Amino acid sequence: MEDQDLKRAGLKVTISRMKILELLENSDKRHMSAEDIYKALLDVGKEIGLATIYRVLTQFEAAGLVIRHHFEGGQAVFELERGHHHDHLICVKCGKIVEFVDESIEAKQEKIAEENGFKISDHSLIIYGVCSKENCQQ
Amino acid sequence: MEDQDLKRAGLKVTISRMKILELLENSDKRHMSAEDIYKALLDVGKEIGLATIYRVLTQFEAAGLVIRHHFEGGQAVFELERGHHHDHLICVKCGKIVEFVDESIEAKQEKIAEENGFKISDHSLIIYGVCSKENCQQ
DNA sequence: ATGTATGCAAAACATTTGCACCTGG
DNA sequence: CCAGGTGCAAATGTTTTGCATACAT
Repeated sequence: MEDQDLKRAGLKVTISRMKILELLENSDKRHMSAEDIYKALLDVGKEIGLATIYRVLTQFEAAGLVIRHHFEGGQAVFELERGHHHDHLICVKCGKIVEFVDESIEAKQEKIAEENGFKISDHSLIIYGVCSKENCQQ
Repeated sequence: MEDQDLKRAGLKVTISRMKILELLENSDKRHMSAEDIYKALLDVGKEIGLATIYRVLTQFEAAGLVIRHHFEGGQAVFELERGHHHDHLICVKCGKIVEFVDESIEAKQEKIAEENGFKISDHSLIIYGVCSKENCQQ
């Protein structure tokens, strides 16, 4: 299955790419930094160089397999492209990330861009806050 | 006037801080990176070390005098806090930045956060696109 | 005077790249 | 076999820090 995605993207099916793609598909953390991935693979006994991870992620991004986000905190995080655009709600205390979609906001953005003569190529809406104690794992 | 802002923020009134604050207030570019500021000051014959600029901007941010944005492109950009929250529309071709406010989006965000048990501390909405040729200065 | 600011150079990060070696098809 | 992938170390670009010196009050 994963190898099909890779071939379709014009990428050779290598161990590194398979492992990284698998991890992104199966990890319960849907948003991972290059280093998160590096460590997670180490834990599973697969050491893949950080440089390779960055290279692979960059290729995946170009191929539309993953999305790169620049949340606060220096490191970029990557998430699997599942075909459903969504925005993010991030807990600044525990790091919890909730995905959401709101059609009225999407529509409004389109309208605002149009009013200003812009043709939207992309957008990023991130709401930072503190989640309710019950769920806040820290 | 500027020195009042500095004093109020508990910061000593120094040449560097005054010059940086003045620049942010008078520059037609409302969003500047540390390096933009460094160069702009050089042009006016004021050489202030980059390290100092970063330190000053960080203090200004802590004092609520400026806002730090992490737009795409590696460098953080800073803009003067003018008391009016707004979001950004950025041209990926020429870098033009348009500020906008939309109450319905603001309200919707509040609602979404609430529905998910989050207390909003901040949010960032950036729309990337291409502006109309007439205005696109590149 | 004295606590703070600044400049400089070095450190710290995240990310990218050059190059020799390895591997998938 | 051979184009393309990988590891490692070194380079990059941005931001931060340590320390000796300079400055504001």
